[in-house]
Amino acid sequence: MTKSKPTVEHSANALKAVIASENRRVTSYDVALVAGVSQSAVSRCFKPGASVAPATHARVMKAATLLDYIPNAAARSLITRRSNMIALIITNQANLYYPELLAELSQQFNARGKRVLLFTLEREADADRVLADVWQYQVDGVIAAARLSDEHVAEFERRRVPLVLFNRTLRDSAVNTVTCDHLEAGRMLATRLAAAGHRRFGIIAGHDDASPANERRHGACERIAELGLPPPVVVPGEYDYRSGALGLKAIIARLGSVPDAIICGSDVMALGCLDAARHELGLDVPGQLSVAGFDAVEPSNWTSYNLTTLRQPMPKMAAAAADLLCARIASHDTETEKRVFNAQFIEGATARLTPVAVTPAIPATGLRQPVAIM
Amino acid sequence: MTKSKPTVEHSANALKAVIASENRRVTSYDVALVAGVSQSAVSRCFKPGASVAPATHARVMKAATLLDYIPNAAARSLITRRSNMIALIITNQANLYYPELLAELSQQFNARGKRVLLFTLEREADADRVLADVWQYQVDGVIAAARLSDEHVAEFERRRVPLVLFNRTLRDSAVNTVTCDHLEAGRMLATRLAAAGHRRFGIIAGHDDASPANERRHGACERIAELGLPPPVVVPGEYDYRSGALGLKAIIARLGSVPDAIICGSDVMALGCLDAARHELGLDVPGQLSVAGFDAVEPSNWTSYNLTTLRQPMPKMAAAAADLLCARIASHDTETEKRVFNAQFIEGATARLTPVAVTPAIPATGLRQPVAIM
DNA sequence: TTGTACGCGTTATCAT
DNA sequence: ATGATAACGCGTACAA
Repeated sequence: MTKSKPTVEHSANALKAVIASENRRVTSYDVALVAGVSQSAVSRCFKPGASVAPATHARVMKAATLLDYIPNAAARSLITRRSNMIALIITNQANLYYPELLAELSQQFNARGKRVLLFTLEREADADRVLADVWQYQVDGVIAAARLSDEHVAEFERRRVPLVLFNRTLRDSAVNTVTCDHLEAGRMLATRLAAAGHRRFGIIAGHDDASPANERRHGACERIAELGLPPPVVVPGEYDYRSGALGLKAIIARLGSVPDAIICGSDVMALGCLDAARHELGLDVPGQLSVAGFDAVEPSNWTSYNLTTLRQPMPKMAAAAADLLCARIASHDTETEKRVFNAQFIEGATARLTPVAVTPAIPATGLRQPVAIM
Repeated sequence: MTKSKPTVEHSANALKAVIASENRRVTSYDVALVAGVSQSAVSRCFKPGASVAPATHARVMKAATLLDYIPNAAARSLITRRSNMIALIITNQANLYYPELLAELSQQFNARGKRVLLFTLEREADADRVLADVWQYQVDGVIAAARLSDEHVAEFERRRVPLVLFNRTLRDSAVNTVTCDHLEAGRMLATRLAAAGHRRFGIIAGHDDASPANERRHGACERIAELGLPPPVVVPGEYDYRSGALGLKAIIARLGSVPDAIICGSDVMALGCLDAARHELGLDVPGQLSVAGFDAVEPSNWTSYNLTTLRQPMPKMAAAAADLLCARIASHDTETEKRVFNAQFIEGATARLTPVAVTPAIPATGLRQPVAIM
């Protein structure tokens, strides 16, 4: 007998056919029809913590499953004024050199029930273009790992969209930021290198004034000046591998000789500098020249390099950024907060970190282990 | 006199104050009020190609600017059934090792007027969890650079959401894919190495059967067998740097000696293998051992490595994926298409690619330039 | 606990 | 070219 009594399954299938023929979506109203309840009851079943009888809940869920019903986030956000989306604005630079940043942020937000709408900037100047899109999509908040102007920040305030800057600061603006203390990191590196007896420094910096690479440079220069050492030779870089080799040669040309140490604004430049020093110029690193970077990107830890560098606590910073943004979204207040993390020194083996022994008995090179002087 | 005649600016500011006090958003209705037109007129002004008188358009736009009005994408998508968002599902693996993929795809979609909703998978098994979110957000289509099951693909069909798999294939399923011919790439590499006289091969593969790394392995094994060479020693890898060193040692242990060449399923493993061979085992590469990888990641091109590898045409593949998905979205049809690209061989310097000369006059090592043998 | 009725902000249709 | 009106699919007072 195929003519059995009409079950929920039958009516659901019949309705599905109708819906398909009408070329429309399955709605909560359809589910209500199949479950024999009102549309609002269906709505409540999908709202965590709503009061609904267990039996009703079961019937509704069964109908929803049969119909492949999923609530429509667009309709929901229209009424709740919450899209549960955040925008992540990131430069291609940042994405290429810190791929784990994106992964961490994405994980952190997903864990907090927020989806990530991604905007990548080919150049920092593209911010205008993407911001217009950001407003359209009614995101609950924005993480910007890109340079924004004061005007941009002002627009966030006008539109009351919470903003957290990641590894970017803006002077004279009250804005949420999560950063690593790049200035201090630069100082720390200069201190360590100076303590080991380096006197003539070269620095390969960035070209963008507000970038971490340039804050590190400022820190290093500041400290070098404090210590009464000769001012370092500073050349700009583009953050890429090639800039390391070009920077090294430019520094040597300007100085007329090989400096004691080269501080690079990023690891990738440091690795380029290192390879050029060793394989193009035949220099012994760290015997004749110390090279240090920043970021502790993955290749810096590889056997061929083992770079002296400083690591940013990316996972913690990503978590902090997510926390901060979600807190601002939840509280609706306009308070701002700055969370600053410290970089961790990675010794590596491309910078000499102990003073060269002055007794002629010990050769200047081949200094494999720390020499106890005393 | 501060009591001047009421201008558009005045009424706009007054309305803005009201809106702020009511804590609601600026709507097209507000703009209509200020501009002295109907709400529909405002809507038309924001729709490209709609018929609206120039004067009206100007008045509306002025009012919109004064009020900081931006159309609400959620409300629009509700009625148009187009969210103009696509979901990008990507494993952390893929993101970490091919950061340019994300950047390329993001650029490509933004250029086509689509926003990218990002979902990263810690493990491939997390697909279930994120798909539920994907349906909620009514994305127009999905790019998946992750492993999906047949059931997952079936759900895309049921929900009529266009899907494009990126560098993943699914047997027995009609699904849009954009891939690189990894099998052929594996074969090509084996051919080149065999032509140079390599006989004993080791392969560091992947652990996931459907991954590019394993397709490459299949291709290489297939070709090695065709050439009548001894079957290669195959060990699994985790795609990371460490797997390269571990794989190398495992292969040597299994073989009882150093093979002629090691083919790695990915560059990062190849670089790990290379460093271990040179710095841990003191082997001459490519003198005693050839090492080759796949992908041409950035570090593989650095001076310290100069890895023999194969490059996927990522920008073209990303553009193809975007094209394919947008075409499926626009046409509404359920046709499927597979677009396959070819990898490009990068000679590098970690694999010997010419036969070793047999005449004793020419030393086996120090073979700097191709030797003309005739 | 459940149902009714309304509104979120837009686009689409239709008449003018 | 323009305006009135009806959806789109949902959450939420409020009443029952």
